Amino acid sequence: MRRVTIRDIARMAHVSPGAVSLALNNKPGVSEQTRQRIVQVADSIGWTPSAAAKALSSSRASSVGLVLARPRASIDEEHFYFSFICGVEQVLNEHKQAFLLQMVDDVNEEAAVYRDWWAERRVDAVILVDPRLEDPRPDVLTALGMPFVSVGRHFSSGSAVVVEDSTMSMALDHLAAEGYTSVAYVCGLPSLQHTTDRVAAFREHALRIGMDARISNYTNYSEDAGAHETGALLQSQARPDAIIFDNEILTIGGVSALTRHGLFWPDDVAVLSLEDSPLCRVSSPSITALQRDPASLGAAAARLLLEGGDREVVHLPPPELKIRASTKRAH
Amino acid sequence: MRRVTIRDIARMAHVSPGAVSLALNNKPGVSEQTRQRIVQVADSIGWTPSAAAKALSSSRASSVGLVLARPRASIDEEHFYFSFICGVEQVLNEHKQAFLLQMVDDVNEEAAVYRDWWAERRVDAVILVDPRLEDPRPDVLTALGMPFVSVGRHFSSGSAVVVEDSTMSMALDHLAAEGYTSVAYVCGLPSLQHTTDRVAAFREHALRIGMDARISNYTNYSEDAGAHETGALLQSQARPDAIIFDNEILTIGGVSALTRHGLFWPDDVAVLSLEDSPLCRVSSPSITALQRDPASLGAAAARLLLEGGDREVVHLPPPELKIRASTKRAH
DNA sequence: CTGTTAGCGCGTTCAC
DNA sequence: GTGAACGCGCTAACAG
Repeated sequence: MRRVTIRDIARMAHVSPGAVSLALNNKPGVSEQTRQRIVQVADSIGWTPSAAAKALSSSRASSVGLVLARPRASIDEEHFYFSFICGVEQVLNEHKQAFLLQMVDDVNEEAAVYRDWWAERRVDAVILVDPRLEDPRPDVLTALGMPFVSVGRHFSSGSAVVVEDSTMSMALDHLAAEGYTSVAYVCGLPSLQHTTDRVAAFREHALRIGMDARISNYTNYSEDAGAHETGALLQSQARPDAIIFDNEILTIGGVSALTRHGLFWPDDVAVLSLEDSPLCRVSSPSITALQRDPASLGAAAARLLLEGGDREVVHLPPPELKIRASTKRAH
Repeated sequence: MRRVTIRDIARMAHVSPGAVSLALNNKPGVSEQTRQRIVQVADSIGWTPSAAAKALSSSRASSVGLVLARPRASIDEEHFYFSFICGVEQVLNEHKQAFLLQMVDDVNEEAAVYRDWWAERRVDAVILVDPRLEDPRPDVLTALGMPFVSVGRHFSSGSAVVVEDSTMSMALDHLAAEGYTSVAYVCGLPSLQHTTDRVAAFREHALRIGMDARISNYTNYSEDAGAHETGALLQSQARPDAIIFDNEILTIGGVSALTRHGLFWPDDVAVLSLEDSPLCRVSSPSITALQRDPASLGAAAARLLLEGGDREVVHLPPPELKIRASTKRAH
């Protein structure tokens, strides 16, 4: 059975195809009466415009893309992405935009996907996540003329959603207030902007408030790496009395290392996760964690993309530190 | 700057647009020499076909869709979906198919999305998840003529990926072997096929092996529901000595209820989760769980969709029961 | 103001 | 190998 087209409607309503187009898009050029009749007919046969034809004639795909550039196994573990996607998707729905998702191994492939998407006119814009230190992507997008919103950093082009990041000072202040004096930070990938930002903030603020500070080797966010770095910290001459983990998986690796070493939190070592999760809540003792809201972040990015200006920056309030048992030592 | 089209290439290679199309698609009708020249030119200017035009002329969108029909907050919590998506996406990538994702509140909206997608020619096929008892979706898809693969159940139309589900017997046999005699099952939504399947399997097998069996009220998979149902079980006259939870979130609610009641696992009550997670692994005592592989499931579904036949059924091996401390009582 | 006609966008295909 | 028409909706130019 053939597709129902504008021509069919035109025939049924005894007008020309052009008139149907005008009527259905609420554009002037047809009388109210005719418009009604046309809309009536269109509804009765359940007509919906072909996205392909629309995209072709209007050069708009009515869809937004997101590319995640990380090894798949590690993407899978990052629940952050999924929440983020849920937020993005919700706003796109409201605007009747489709959502394209693709996963690739690194930023170069990511840039290649952008090129393809743009050449194929598959998307109208993209959301850029995981800003990098030397980030090739904004330039690629700018060269293509492809609109984008970046998340976590404002590049010299495009719009951006950034979060006030007082994370590190909040965490360190809290630990200091609880009487901890020597803190270590198990961090993530050095290629990611947010890692170097946090490492710098960690160093600086610890120095400012007079805490002993140590930073682990960079990790790839795997559980093994978390366990390994934690083990190294525990065996060092001056063992820290508090450890901050960059995300949920590192925290998991870390606490299992603690358990293996026969250490307990918060009494032997305080544990603080920079990403909250059910695990942090129900672990016993429960684990103090930074409660970000990835879905809101995604929603804000999508909203900025669809409703915002050209080079606009949206600031989101800082996340909340959920203080739990793991950082409350009996004084 | 204008898009580069086939006409441009034709002009540059001194042939007609039709010849370019034939050449670039490796179809007969042009000499090898000409083909080479055309491909050469196309590469040199970095030409990529417009997906819109291709979709319009070929009636193929080169993309596959997935709709998740659940309240967003609850989707967000189900890590299963994200892993599943990772698997799907990987296979789609290999086949150069785009991936469209949409989330809606219920199956009716889901059916509406299918209608729209099909009318708009946005996707060539979809993957159907969460089979329901009275499921309107297969009929809708069949009426539309939209190809699909369903996951978890083979409907009277479409292809399907199903998993050998010996889950319940495995779980119950294990508990019985460990000496537990009275087991309860905290289950999910009654509208989902897999809930009723599991409930039936639970009842049957418990009867067969002579275990006391009890089933909770249906839950919506929320943590609160898990805690509430667990509380109810614990306060009943004949307290079960083992509880099976349908997924990760229910397990979390359940163990927090246990803790609140001052009960310990496995000594007071055995705990078994039908979905594995980092939490199950690092919880102490660790929790016995069914280790499914959502990514493989997604990959299998995508593969069947793209490479499989018309009404084909693929069977996947049963998941593994990871036996941990939570079901090993000191005898 | 109401409506029609022609032609575009871009790749594909079929008759010649 | 070519030219022309097609798929489907949009829109500029035009006629009543």
